[in-house]
Amino acid sequence: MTAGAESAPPRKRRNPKGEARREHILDVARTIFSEGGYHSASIADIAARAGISQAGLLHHFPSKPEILLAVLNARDLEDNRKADDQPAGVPYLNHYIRVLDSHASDPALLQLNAMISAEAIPDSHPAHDYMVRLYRERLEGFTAALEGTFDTDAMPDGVTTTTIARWIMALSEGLRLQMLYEEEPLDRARILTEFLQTLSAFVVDKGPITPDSDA
Amino acid sequence: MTAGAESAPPRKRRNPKGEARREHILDVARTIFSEGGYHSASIADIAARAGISQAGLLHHFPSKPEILLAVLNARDLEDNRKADDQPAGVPYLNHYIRVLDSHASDPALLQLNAMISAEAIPDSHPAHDYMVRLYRERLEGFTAALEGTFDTDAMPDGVTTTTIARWIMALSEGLRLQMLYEEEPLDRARILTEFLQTLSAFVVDKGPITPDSDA
DNA sequence: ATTATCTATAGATCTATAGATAATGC
DNA sequence: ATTATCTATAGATCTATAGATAATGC
Repeated sequence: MTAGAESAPPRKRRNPKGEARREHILDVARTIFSEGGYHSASIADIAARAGISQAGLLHHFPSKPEILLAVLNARDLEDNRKADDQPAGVPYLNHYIRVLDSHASDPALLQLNAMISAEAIPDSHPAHDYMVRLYRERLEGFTAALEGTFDTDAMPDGVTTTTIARWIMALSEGLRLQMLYEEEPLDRARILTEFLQTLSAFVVDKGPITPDSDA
Repeated sequence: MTAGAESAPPRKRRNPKGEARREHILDVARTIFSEGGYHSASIADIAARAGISQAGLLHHFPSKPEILLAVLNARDLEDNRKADDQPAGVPYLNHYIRVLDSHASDPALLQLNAMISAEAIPDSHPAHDYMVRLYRERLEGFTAALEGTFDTDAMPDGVTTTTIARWIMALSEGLRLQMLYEEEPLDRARILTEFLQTLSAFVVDKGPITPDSDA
């Protein structure tokens, strides 16, 4: 479930001061990657905005790819702190929508995720393997959590729980792009909720899809 | 409807030889942008693979942003050649699905569209305005074409034709990312069709959603 | 006269390393 | 002894321009 986290290297012993600096660099790097993606970011820029020399930065992260991977793994940790011991079925969906909604207040995170998702498509991108794993695990996680929740026999031929998982994942990412290209705020969580409610005729256990419940 | 096409500059007179070279450069540029996006592409690389010097290339397109915009506008022309005089309602959906399906055989186009969609989110990206217009016009076009096709009164509160248009657009783009991150081919058109068929209970005119019909 | 093309190059970045100095931790 | 940090810099790219030469079109 935790894409990339298992590859965390054996931590070196670190200074409290260095540790704090490291965290700060990651913060700044995340902001800069979110502003223009990986390729258009420069180590010099990250260093300058973090208030350290370029060589100083490279002492903490030996190369530019390492910086990106550290940013992604940090994000991962955050996400998984929230995502542990989730329920399945409709409560899972409600939980998911709430998480999506909470991201609306963090445009930098939205933009980072959107940009890296596309930028990492080529094999050569440093986050490529990370993203491949993330997509696979997310799809598997969704499918497992929703297995048996929808009456797929009553749905059009060919539809499986995996199909529904794909719909939800695709909608989330597609609506994110729409949000980011529009001036007025777009309530992505609401639009996704409306979609899921439209499917409620096919929900087996008939729990209501309303993210405000079972919190 | 034709994002960017109205800004086509008054064409200079051109040599047949130059014209052919220009087209060839655009072809190569499209390939290279599709491989790694705009930022990681270099003029030198495009020139080399097009068999021309860098300065020779810059005679045809005065700067890197101009190259990208020319690639996008060329793509636009292609798309609109197909997209003219489309029907509305369910036939429109069937037509749309067929177009989507036809793209499956052109991975470079898929990857170009996916990468530029995300890369152009920041205001500073040369294709930003182009993409903003494209998203707006696409949403308006979809909404107009589908107005009255779905019985939104029978759907969850808040759902409008625009909501449905957003679902379809988002699904298309989200599924494209899934395709590009997976090894085995993913039939995006089929998954989208299954989604639309699931909504068929709400279709007013009851035309069947099957892309193979009314071709 | 305009278009197409080239070589050469200026000037800006960008990644990463070398090598030195200061501070910290056992 | 290790960690944190700096200045200086090598070496690679990258965009775009200057200025010249050849070919094409009225």
